[in-house]
Parts: sequence; structure tokens; C-alpha cells
Amino acid sequence: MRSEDIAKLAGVSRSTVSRVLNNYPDIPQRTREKVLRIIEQYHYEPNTSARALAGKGTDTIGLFIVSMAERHTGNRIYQNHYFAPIVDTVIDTANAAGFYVLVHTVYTQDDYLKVKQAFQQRRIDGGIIVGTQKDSERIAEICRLDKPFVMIDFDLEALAEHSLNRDTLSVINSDDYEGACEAMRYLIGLGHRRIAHIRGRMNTLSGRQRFQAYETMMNEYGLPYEDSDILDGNFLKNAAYEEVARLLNQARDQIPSALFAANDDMALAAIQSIRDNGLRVPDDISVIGFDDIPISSQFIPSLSTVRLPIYEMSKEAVNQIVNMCTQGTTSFNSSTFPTELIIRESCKRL
Amino acid sequence: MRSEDIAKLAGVSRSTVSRVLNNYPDIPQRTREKVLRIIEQYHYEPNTSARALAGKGTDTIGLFIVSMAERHTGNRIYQNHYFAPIVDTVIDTANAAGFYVLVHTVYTQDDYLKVKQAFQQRRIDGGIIVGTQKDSERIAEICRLDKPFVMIDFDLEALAEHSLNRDTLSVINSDDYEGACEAMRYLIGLGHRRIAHIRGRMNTLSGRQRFQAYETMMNEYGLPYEDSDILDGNFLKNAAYEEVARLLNQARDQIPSALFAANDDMALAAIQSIRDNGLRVPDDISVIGFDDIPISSQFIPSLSTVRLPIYEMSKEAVNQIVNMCTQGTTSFNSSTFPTELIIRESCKRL
DNA sequence: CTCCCTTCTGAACGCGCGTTAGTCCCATTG
DNA sequence: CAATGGGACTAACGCGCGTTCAGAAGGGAG
Repeated sequence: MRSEDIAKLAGVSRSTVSRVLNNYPDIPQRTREKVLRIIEQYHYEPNTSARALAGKGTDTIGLFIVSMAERHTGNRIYQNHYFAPIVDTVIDTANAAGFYVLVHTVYTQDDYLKVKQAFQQRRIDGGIIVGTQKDSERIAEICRLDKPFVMIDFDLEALAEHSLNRDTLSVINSDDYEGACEAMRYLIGLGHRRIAHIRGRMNTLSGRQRFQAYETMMNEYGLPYEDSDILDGNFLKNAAYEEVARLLNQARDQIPSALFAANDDMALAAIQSIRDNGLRVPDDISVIGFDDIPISSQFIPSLSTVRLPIYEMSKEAVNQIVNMCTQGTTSFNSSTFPTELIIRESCKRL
Repeated sequence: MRSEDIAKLAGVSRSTVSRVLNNYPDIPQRTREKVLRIIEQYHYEPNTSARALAGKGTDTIGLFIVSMAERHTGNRIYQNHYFAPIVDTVIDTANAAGFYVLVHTVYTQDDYLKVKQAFQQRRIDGGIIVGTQKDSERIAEICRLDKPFVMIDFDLEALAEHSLNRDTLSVINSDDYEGACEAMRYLIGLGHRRIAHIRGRMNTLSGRQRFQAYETMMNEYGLPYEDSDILDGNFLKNAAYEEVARLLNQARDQIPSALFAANDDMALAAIQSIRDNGLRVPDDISVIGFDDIPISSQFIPSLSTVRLPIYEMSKEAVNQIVNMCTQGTTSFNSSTFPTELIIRESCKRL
């Protein structure tokens, strides 16, 4: 079933059918209805490829997930507390807007080619890229394609470095720095003076921002901290568990009364480690995390943390892409979404 | 950059370029290399739309997730323990095979149209559909399109009903029945004679199979059970918690010594409920679940359960689709994958 | 009745590629 | 030497649609 068949059945020319489908204003109501009836009746669907070839878009956006995990290690991405809700929201929002979503994982440097290809092959009209460890060099290449593109969590400085403030590019960040400051102020407000921090990976923007907030706040409030109070984590549980165990392995009065972990996974591991070393949370040590992953609210004790506005950010990303694609609006945008301090049971007044 | 540009640069005709790209045998090595060099040099990528229009496929498969949740309730699909690893594996496997994946959620009856459309609009070469509550009527419509199609977890009887044993259709199931039997045999082998069951939704295949296995095993081993031993769950925590509380609200010696829950979520809720009623797991009551969701291994006590071969099934689904798409092989297939009994701490010898 | 303007329609071209039928050239054979 | 054959290529058509431009049909004014 092609548009020509519809045209014949409706007794008009093919171009009239096309005009009806594309909402041209100069089609009289009678003709329009007649054509639409035939289309309805025969369940006609325009061929996307032909449409795209003739200049229309594909009504498809790409969602690229940059991860340092390895392909085929099984089930890593969507069980990741950070990626899962993004994928979820993006697909949901896009589908509701009548767009299809092409999801692709990016593990290796070569996989970045796939992103470019998706654009060059005209598979997608626009793209969203997420992931903590993006290669700004490769990203720069992709941006040079000059296609509607939104990045979630990306260091603006890296952009400037490649002078890529193009009109088709948008960046959506969460305000991790301010969120981390809030967490620190909360701990300090509870009377804690000796506060430790488990860092995330320092090659990620969020890792750096959260750590930076820790230092700034400690300094601002004139609180002393030593190198040993800064634990070198990597966002993962194992290392955090070990590092915390090492922290606890000193004179009782040398142990900090509070711990700010750069993410919930490490915070939970820290609590385990603290327990296994015979101390209690929050009675002996207060722990606060970052991310508000689902399990944090169910853990015992439930974890105080900072919620990321993932849902809002993802939705905004799709909206921007869809606008760019449909209206052809090209506007550089850099929005920062506020986090939210979630107070639960894992912190206690000193 | 079009193939014609490449042709000019290489000093050949456009069709020669096309033949090189499509591995035609009658191109001498010299010409082939020359063309490939130019392609490489100018980063030429064939336009997918034009390609699809000319008869080639799109190298894209659709992944449709049928869920009864509601759109825009935020973050349901990929945080679902069942869907997440499927999405994960499908995307990973397909990407590794050079295929793109279009992910789409199906919430309402109308959304099924989107599935049909994706095919009719030639967006995808083949599709995978997953979800527990498929509408076999709609599925039948989709199958009638006669496109490569794989369903994960689908009742074969429903297929027969619509007489749809077409060559392009495959069904991949997990052997829930046998898995549930194994779980029951394990409990019985531990000496339990009074065993309760919390059912899943009876309008799902897995819900029915797991329940059926319970009844069959109880009968086979001549164990008595009463209506009150069969709790009406719906795969969700809340109802399970309540139902179990009701079960425990009777004379101590009337309470079953073991409980087989139709999924892990309900099993975990049951353990909570049992605890809240002053009994212990596994000392007073043994509990076994089904699914082996990630949290089950970390729960205290860790949950004995039945692992679903989700990874294997998803991978097989992609392989079948890819084969059908590339080789044009059309073979009806119905494979059943075995489950695996995972023994942990939540069950104890009576 | 003619002219012009508005409203509507269709023929034709182009999008970029796959493929078929056919051409050209050179080596081989009778 | 002519005829044959095959290897290496190309011209041309078709895929299904969007869009432009010219022109038809209708309607009102002069």
C-alpha cells in the first residue's frame, strides 16, 4: 500500500495525498476528509525511509549511553541506578511525543563511530548522550555534525576547550556542587566537625564537583581535615568498603563523626564496613550519600542522601530535542537542575 | 557525500561503488581497494533511508515492552527486575552484531498500533516483544504482518488459538513449570509437608505455571493443602505482605512450615511479614522465591530462589532475529530454556 | 461576456541507493 | 582472421515520498 494507491482510491493525485498527510493549508475540507477516510480504511502508513529520503526527518532520536563497562559482561547498563531511570524517562517521553528512540551503548572509543554513523546514515534526527566518562574529543567530533544534540551531565569547560558552542548543542547538568554543599551544611548543622569524604572517580565531573564542595565547605566553616579523611573511592562498593575499614583502623578519638560519600553505593558499603568494625550508624558515625538510589530508602538505617533530578533532566532533554527537530529551533542551552536533600535516618545530631 | 561523489572520485560509476559496498563477487581487487580507500578517506556512510527504500533492510530491530503500568508514572520499566536485563542484553547483543535497536513501550491497546506501524513504516526489520500480559489478539495482528518476530514468554496455546504458526514467528520461554517443581521438590526434600503458596497474577503464563507446579507437586507427593494455604498475590509486595499476615493469624500448629512465593518480590515481602509477626526465617518458616532478582542475594537472610535464564533467552532472541534478517531464514521456533535452583539461606531442614 | 483573482490540483523532479540488463574490451579458440 | 566467451563495468529504472510550479476550475467584478 503506497500513497499512489490511496490517491487512486480517493480519485485524486498522489501529491494531494501527500499534502493531506503533511497538513497543507490549501486542501479543502471535503478533499481532506475523503483522503483521510481512505487512508484510515486501508490502514495506510507512509514509508519512513521514503519520507526521510525526500527530506523529512525520521521522527527518531538516538539515546547513547557511554559506559566504561565491557560489552557482554551481562546486564550492566539498565540495572545501573543512574542510567535506568534516564533510559526509562527518555523512552517514555519521546514515545508520548510520537518519536521513536534508538538506544545504543558506547563502550569503546570505536563505538563513538556508531553515534556519528547513526547521524550520517540519517537514522536519527537528534541525539541524547549520557554517561559519566565521555571522551570530549570524540564528543567534539559528533557535535561538528551540527545535528540537534543534548548532553546530560557534561563539563562545559571541556566544551569550551573544543570551542563548540554551536547552536544545535545543549547541555543539561544537575547541580552536584550545590547539592554536595547542602549535604555538608546539613552534617555541619548537626554539630559534626570532623567529617570524612569518600571520593568518586576524579575523572568524572560529578566526582570532582562533590569533592570540591566537601573541601570548600570544610574550609568555609573552618573545620580541620587531614589527607587521611579523604578516602579514594571510585563510586564502587568494594573499594569504599576497604577504604572505610582502613579509616576506622585508628584510635577511637581520631575517627571522624561523619562521612560524606560521593554516592549511595559507597555510602551503603561504608555503613556495612562501619558495622563490621563494631560501630553503629548513625549513633557512632553519621553517613550521608548522594544519588538517592532506590535501595537507599529501604536500607536499615535508611540513608540520608541527595536526590538527583534525573526524571526532570531526562524529560527536559527529550523536550529540547523534540523542539529542535520539529520546529527547527536551534538554540544553545545550558540548564542546571537543582538537587534535593533527602533526610532520613543515617545521620544524627552529635 | 553521496555514493555518486565517491564514484567520481574513484573514477568509476556509482553502481560499481554500490557493488563494492554490497560485496559483489565480480569486482577485481584493484577496483575494490581503490573505491574502499576513497570511502574511508571521505568518511562516506550510505544513507540508510535510501538503502531501505531500495530494498535493503534497515539493520534495525524493535524491542517492544508490554507493560500494564501507566505512562508517565515515572521510571517503571527499566527498574523492573524482569525487563531491565532483557533490555540490557538485547541492546548489547544486537549492537555487537551491527544492529540498531528501537525500544518502545506498550502501555495501552492503542500502543500496539505503534508496533505495527514500526513495521509498516519500514523502520525495523524484525521485532522482539516481551511482557507478561500480552493481548494475544493484538499480537496476532502483528504476526500477520509476516515479519521476523520473536516473543519472549508467550503462551503457545494463545498462538494456536489464532492459528498463527507462521514461519516468521518464534517463541522463547523459560521453563517456569519445571523450575517451580524443582523449588517444591527442594522444600519437600527438606522435610516440609505443610507448604503454602502465594500466587502471582493468574492472567499471566508464569503465574499460572508456577501455581500449577505447586498443586501438581503437592498432589504427587501426597501432601495435604487447604484453600487457605493458597494466597492470592499479584506479584507485588503489598498484597503479599497482607496475605501472609493473614496466613499467620491462626493457631501456631496450623501455620505451614514453608512458603513458596511465585516471585522474589513477594517472597521478600513475606519474610518481612513473618518477621513482623514475631516468627523467624528460616527457623520457623522456610521461604523460597522465584526470579532471583539482584536484591535476593543481598537480603538477610539471603533468599533461596529459582533463577530465570533471562540473559540466555534474550541473547537467543536477538540471534534468531538477526539470522532471520540477514539470511532470510524463516523458521518457526519454540525454545524453552531451563531455570536454575539457587539455594541460599532462607530455607531450612524441618 | 471577458478578465482577473483565488482556490485547488496534478505532472514532474529529486532524494540516494540497489539491481538488472546490457555494453565494451580483451583474451582465447576454431 | 573471425567468432566466441567471459570479465569488468555502466546506464537506466525503480523504491515511495515531499515539494514546486504551472495550470485548471470556479467566482466575482467590470
